[in-house]
Amino acid sequence: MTNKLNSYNLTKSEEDYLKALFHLLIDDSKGKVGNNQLADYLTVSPASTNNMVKKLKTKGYVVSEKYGKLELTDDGRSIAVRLIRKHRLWETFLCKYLNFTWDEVHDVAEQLEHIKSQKLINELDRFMDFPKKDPHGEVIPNAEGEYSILPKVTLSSLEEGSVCQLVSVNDGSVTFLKYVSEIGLVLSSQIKVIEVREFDNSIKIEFNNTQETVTKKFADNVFVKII
Amino acid sequence: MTNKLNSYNLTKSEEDYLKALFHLLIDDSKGKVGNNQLADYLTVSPASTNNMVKKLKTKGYVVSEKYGKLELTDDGRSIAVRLIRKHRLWETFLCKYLNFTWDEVHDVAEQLEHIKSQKLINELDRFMDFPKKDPHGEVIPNAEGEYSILPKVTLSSLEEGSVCQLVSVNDGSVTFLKYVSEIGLVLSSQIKVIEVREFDNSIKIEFNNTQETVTKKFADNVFVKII
DNA sequence: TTAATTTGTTAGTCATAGCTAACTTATTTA
DNA sequence: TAAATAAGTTAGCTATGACTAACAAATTAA
Repeated sequence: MTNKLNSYNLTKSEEDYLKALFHLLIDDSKGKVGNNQLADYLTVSPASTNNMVKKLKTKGYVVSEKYGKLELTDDGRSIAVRLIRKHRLWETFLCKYLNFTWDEVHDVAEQLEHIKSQKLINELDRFMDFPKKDPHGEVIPNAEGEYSILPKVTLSSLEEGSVCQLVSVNDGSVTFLKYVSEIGLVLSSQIKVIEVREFDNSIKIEFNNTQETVTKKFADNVFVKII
Repeated sequence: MTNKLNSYNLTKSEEDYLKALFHLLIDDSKGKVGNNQLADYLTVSPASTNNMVKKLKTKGYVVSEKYGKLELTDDGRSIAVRLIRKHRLWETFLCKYLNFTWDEVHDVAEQLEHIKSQKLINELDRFMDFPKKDPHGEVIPNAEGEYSILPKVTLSSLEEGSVCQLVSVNDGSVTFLKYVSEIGLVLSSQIKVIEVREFDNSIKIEFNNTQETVTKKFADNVFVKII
């Protein structure tokens, strides 16, 4: 690991690309993350992505062969994890101290994660007494950049009759998060899968003594622990 | 006042120029703030400033005649005051909750003031119980953008024998702020002017039962209240 | 295995916001 | 008041990071 990490001279855009690539590499564990996929994730043209990837390669954060899959170097990964740490700590702060709701935090945290100050983020961490998880249930990487990636079980993968506990939710979409709160689900909610309908993969679930039918798309974004 | 203020579509640079111009218009109450003066303040070329001023004029935030002095419109002033409010609230937060020192806060607050979220700043204000002054003793504008500009008395303007209390310090220079802390001055420190040396305008002051000689340049940046 | 489609790349354009160099207008001051 | 200096402006350049359009390579399907 070089000392590039301390100099912190990346632009907001460069940081965004590295973080996006990191998320894609984790989620799509199928092996390959390509240029257009990254472009899509960032809602940016493939040409822009191609340019930026080229730049990040010369800077030593990304590795790829021409027409090949994209990968992160240790440095690149380290920067991404630090960004995720910042993002999740800010989200935690906004929810716990500034009355933000689940669905409001993301956009603001997206801005705050680019603030450059080691002291700021470590003091914020200390101020909140070193929280382990963010408001969406995601693990917060520590100051050393250690990031335990827990294997994720989606609600959609369960069989009829399973009982589980809500561990975390995908924080990518505001409308999704609003929906989750509206029907009354919170972290640690106990959920029972009543019925899986083969026709459209929708699922009838029960929690808080109420029943609700959700789509597969919804259940794909809800992560649970079987109990 | 238009509703431009709520749309908040200014770039970081545009915001920086408006804030800088606002500060210059207050400090240099001699009447005229010019293009080069603004360039100097922002350590940017006069050409860049000229471009930006042109842009801010078409956007309705700045008024000036060709080769004439620069002025802010109500909208321009309002944006500047909101930035100052954000800057000072963040500084207060950093000092009171995150163990930042006087001289460390400025750079980070300079970044944080550009975060776009009305809720964020108003909740931060509430969280800190609506502080009236920032760590350097400067007044924090309220949510309505009301900003009481107190007339400033510099330590350098006092006569021999005067006794005063430190009200605020100029927060523009890190080295200056470090110097102030190092010799032991804090807000509310009681200071007596022992001697004003005509030769180089240096001043011998007494506080906390110690004596210290400071330059005029130093005393120009220390604001006091005569008691 | 050829054709169609998807994916990746390149070239050239645009806006923002900086710069230098050259020039014009204003203001001093000799 | 004329020359010197300061202040303001313009033209033209640079880098970043978007974009579209055109093209090349790789993959999939017929």
